[in-house]
Amino acid sequence: MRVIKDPQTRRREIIAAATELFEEKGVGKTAMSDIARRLQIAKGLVYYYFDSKNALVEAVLHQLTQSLNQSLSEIIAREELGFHAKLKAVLSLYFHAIQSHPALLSLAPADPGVFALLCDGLSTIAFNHVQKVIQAGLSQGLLSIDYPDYMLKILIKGLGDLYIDGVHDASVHATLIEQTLGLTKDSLQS
Amino acid sequence: MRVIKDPQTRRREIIAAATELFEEKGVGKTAMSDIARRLQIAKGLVYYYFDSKNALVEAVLHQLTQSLNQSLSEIIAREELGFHAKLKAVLSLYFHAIQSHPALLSLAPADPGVFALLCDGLSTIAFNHVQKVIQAGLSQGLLSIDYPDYMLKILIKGLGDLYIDGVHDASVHATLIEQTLGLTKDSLQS
Amino acid sequence: MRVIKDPQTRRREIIAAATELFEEKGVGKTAMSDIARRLQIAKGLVYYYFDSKNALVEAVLHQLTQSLNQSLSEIIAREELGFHAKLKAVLSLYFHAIQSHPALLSLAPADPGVFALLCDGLSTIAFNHVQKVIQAGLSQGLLSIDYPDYMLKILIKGLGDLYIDGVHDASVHATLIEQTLGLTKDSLQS
Amino acid sequence: MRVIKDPQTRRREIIAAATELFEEKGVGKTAMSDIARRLQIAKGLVYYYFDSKNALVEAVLHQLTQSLNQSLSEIIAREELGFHAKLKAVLSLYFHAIQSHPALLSLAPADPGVFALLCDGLSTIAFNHVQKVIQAGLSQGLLSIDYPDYMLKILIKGLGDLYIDGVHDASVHATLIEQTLGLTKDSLQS
DNA sequence: AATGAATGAGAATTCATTCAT
DNA sequence: TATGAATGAATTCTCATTCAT
Repeated sequence: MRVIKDPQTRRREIIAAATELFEEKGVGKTAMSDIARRLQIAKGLVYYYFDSKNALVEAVLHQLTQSLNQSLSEIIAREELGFHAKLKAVLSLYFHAIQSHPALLSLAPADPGVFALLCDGLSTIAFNHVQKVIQAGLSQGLLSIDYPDYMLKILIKGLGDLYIDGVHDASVHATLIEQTLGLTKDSLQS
Repeated sequence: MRVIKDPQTRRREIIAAATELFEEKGVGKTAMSDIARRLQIAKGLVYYYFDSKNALVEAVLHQLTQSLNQSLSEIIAREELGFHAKLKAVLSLYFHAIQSHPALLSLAPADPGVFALLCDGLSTIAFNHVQKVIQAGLSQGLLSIDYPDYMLKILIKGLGDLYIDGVHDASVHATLIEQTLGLTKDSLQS
Repeated sequence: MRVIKDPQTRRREIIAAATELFEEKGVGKTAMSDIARRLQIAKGLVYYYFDSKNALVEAVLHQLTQSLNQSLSEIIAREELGFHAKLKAVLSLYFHAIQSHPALLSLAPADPGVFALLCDGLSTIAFNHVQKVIQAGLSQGLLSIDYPDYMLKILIKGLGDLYIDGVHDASVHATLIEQTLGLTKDSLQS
Repeated sequence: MRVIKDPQTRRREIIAAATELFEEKGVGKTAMSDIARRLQIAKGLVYYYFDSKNALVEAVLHQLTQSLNQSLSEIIAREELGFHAKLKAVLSLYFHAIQSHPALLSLAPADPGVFALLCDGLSTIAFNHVQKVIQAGLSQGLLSIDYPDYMLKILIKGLGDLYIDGVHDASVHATLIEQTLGLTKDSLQS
């Protein structure tokens, strides 16, 4: 019964199982023993890798945000993409990330500070990356709005929620983004 | 030690104390005994008024949403207000409501269904009321956007979050609303 | 809402409601408030008539046993009935009493001593009365068994349980009684 | 303070302690914490082995009935024993089992279904085994009664109660059994 | 005689965490 | 690195009982 694995692998497995369960039942309703049971390991082993439940929650959130961060950075770095292409790529990745973990967005952990981590995690990361794209667009005169940063924040939060609500039509999306950021009509339609 | 109060009053007191504590520590971390202790009453009395913790949570959420609903209805009913005035009044009330209970918005109860109550409560209520105003505006040709309902949802969620983040400048707000809904520039500036 | 009744009547009502509920859910699972609710009276009123739940349980049991006692006494007193007729009448009344309150027989109260009251109540009462009949029968040479008292006890408990199990055929019953008490075959067949 | 034991052992210990306490105070009056206290273990450990109080009650009853079942099967299997010997052995074992746990017979658990387990456990088990013996006796013409199954049930329940009441004289017993099952006089006297 | 709000002790159950192996 | 038995504090909920009105 005793299976010994590479510590790194085991750690990742635990984070993955925890993520699943947190999404299925919420952080509060997920017991450490649930996580152990799903992995067929002893409860004690979870504590070997994570000092406390809270530490595990944080690891889960950190991993979620960092994986988005990484993907976005990669897109930003692709020099062959123009303003509109980058904007679309970055936003769509963000929405996809949100959509993959809707439960985490609606089920907050016991510890208030931890929920902030996810919000300030996902959307701040998205904001930071999109902001770079936007600034490029501004300098090229492609946007004509006041308070572009605020509008961007509105867009990220608001459109994210629409996404979760089931509005997935890419063309509708494009229109909404164009209108919010004051882009030329149809400039995002592919 | 035994203080007897009018049931209505007592009920309200319990809801009020629960609301406070839920905001302070989150629903999950608030024990029924915490509520009793704050009111200096016996734990059993809380159960005398509410069958379960969940029932109490629901009562709290119901009271929050209904109080917003009421206020918004009153504004909508005021015939002396024009499109722009109503729009500003309704949105500002909604933002104010959100801001009063930020903790409740970020700390979901154990039962996922209950969280829906709050979301579908506050923002759906806001949406419904603002929608009426918007439709009036549309028929007067005051808005020029595609998918006004979606844009409205984006606005409500997104601007709400900005509010919580500390952006309270009314003039900035007005501009953001104008841009999102495609209103004439400065039409909301008072 | 406040209905004032004759104390005697009220007392009986409470005992009756308690009996019903004890049979439906068992003594342990029946709360004082259940009894009050069924009668549409305040919980306090139940305590006005009975000092404690235990006192009420005892009153219920006492009433059940005394009502059987009374009925049996009446039969015993009827001089026009012969040995066989009395035996049949007395036993059938006892079985009927048992059958009316099966739940009480299988659901014991919280207080151990109280259950004894019912057993020692119903079956002892039955035993005492039937014993008189038996003794008359013995002196007339109608029974031919050793340890008639023991056989009677066996009969009362054992046949009672058969009754509860659903064996109600009077003729089968008669045969079983004849065999147990060593009566002439068919002497109880009517 | 932390004593680690073989799970099997611990499980048995808990069942044993529970059985004792159930007999001493009744199932309803025995709290899970009482059981833990008697064993000097944490309450949680009882729940580690049994999902709920009900599960523990069932385990206790199951263990009681199964232990009787086993003993009776062993007797039935002994081919060297004749009809009378088997009958005596089986019944006496049953009476002994009843007598060992009188409290359990008079104190039913909260869940009515569980009480059935004990009744339908002990006496049905006894019935089933004795029935086999009886059938053998019938085919050898050793019994001369109508409805032997019913008479057997009466005997099992009724004589069981006499036992509990303190009638332990084996010779009296034998006579009562002879009379109830219509055996030849003194055929059971050893 | 009647009400029902209020009490408080205790019950079952859950779970994060520890630790001997 | 891994196990899982053991702990104990916290939590929800129940209910017999009291008492001011």
